[in-house]
Amino acid sequence: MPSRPSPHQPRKTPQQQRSRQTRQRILDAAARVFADYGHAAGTTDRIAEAARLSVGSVYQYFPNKDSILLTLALAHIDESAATVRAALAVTATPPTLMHWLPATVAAYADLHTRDPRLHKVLFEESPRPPELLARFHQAERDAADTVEQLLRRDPSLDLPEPARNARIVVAVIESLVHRYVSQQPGDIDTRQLTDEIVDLLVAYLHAAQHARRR
Amino acid sequence: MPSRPSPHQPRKTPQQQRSRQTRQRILDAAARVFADYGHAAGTTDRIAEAARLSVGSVYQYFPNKDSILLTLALAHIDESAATVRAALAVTATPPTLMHWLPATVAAYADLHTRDPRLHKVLFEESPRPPELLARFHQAERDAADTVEQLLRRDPSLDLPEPARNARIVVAVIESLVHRYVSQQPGDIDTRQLTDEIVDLLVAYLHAAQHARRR
DNA sequence: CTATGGTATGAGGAATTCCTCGCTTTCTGG
DNA sequence: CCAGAAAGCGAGGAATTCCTCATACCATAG
Repeated sequence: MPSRPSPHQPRKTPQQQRSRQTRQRILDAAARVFADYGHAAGTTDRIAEAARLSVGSVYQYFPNKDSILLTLALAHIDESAATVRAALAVTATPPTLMHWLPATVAAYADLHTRDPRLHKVLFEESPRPPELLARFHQAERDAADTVEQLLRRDPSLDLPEPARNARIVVAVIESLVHRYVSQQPGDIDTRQLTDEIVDLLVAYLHAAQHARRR
Repeated sequence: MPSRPSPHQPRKTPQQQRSRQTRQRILDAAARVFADYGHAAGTTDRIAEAARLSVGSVYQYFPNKDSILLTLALAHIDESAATVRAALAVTATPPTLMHWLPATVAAYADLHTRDPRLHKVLFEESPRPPELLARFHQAERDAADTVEQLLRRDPSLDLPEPARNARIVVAVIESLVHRYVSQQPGDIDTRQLTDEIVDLLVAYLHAAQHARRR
């Protein structure tokens, strides 16, 4: 038997302009379909239909259903990371807590309240391949590193363990926003959520500062 | 056509002792299977096999696959609620924060680190029917009410909005433990997680107490 | 205009899965 | 011991889903 070319090999490089647009059409359609139907019922046929393509065409751009999910999820992580990086790029010297904390929390919360249903499908319902987890953890470490620098440079703060504190700050923001997103909307608004997280973290950081005196 | 008896009607009342054991065998098997295979690949055939029964027998006890999931999830919620209630049943007067907060957080964390994989399947991967959400929210409200009473009765605390603070305390515990559970294990241990959550909440509550003076 | 290869089609094969239903085995009260 | 009820069985129907492949369209370079 002659070795046939591996199936599941999506087109390597889109050649024509049309192809790039089609790829994006598929991703947009998939986002809608997954948000509306969930992971299991978000079938490739439905995605094709929503993109006004045939299933065959979808499989020219993605080797299988999971790769579509993965592409969407990675894009979301990258977008989040960029947003957070921007919010943490404080120019003020010194960078006081209030210069960056509320803005960062608000930005992160906004990003996640935009399409809660899709977010849930991408990061809870669906299996998370190692590649996705790696990218996610990397993004979190990057954010924690930046936060640590900001904490160190704040003269009104004198933290014994800024690295640890930074990790906790990131974890708290991430998990509380996450919790808010995965609940039914309408409980509290983003603004209130932001205020509560900020209050919590400010109290925590101020207390941590006196820790060694205890 | 004669009206045939509704299908999907599990046996109303187990008559024999054997039947009650069988039902429990199915639930135990399902817990293992779901933990090992996830929601989608946790098939009824596999559950039957794990319970050393035939599929037909499984369907004598549960009308469909989802009802097995629901039963497991409700049981978990009830168990959690009972554990939290017990931890919050402080007899000491006055009930200082340190009398109940660390124990409660530790109990809740322990409960969830016991079988993280199953927990994820039950509460993240699977669709959550309204009935489940209702029970969950009720449990949270009950916990928040009890916490509020404890906060009010603590003379070293003078909180302007104990109800709001209690809700936040519950939300923080819930979401941080949840986050810890849904991550790869081995990052930090339960003890450390507990300490961090307690530090965070103690700082928050002490700061909230002075809020009105600001 | 035509040849070449990029792009699109969609019926249907292969695999899975949920659940049913006619039947058998096991139990128990009289 | 026996009759009727409870419990258990498991092949297979019906429905879905992922993905392939033989075929056809279309854009552009020469």
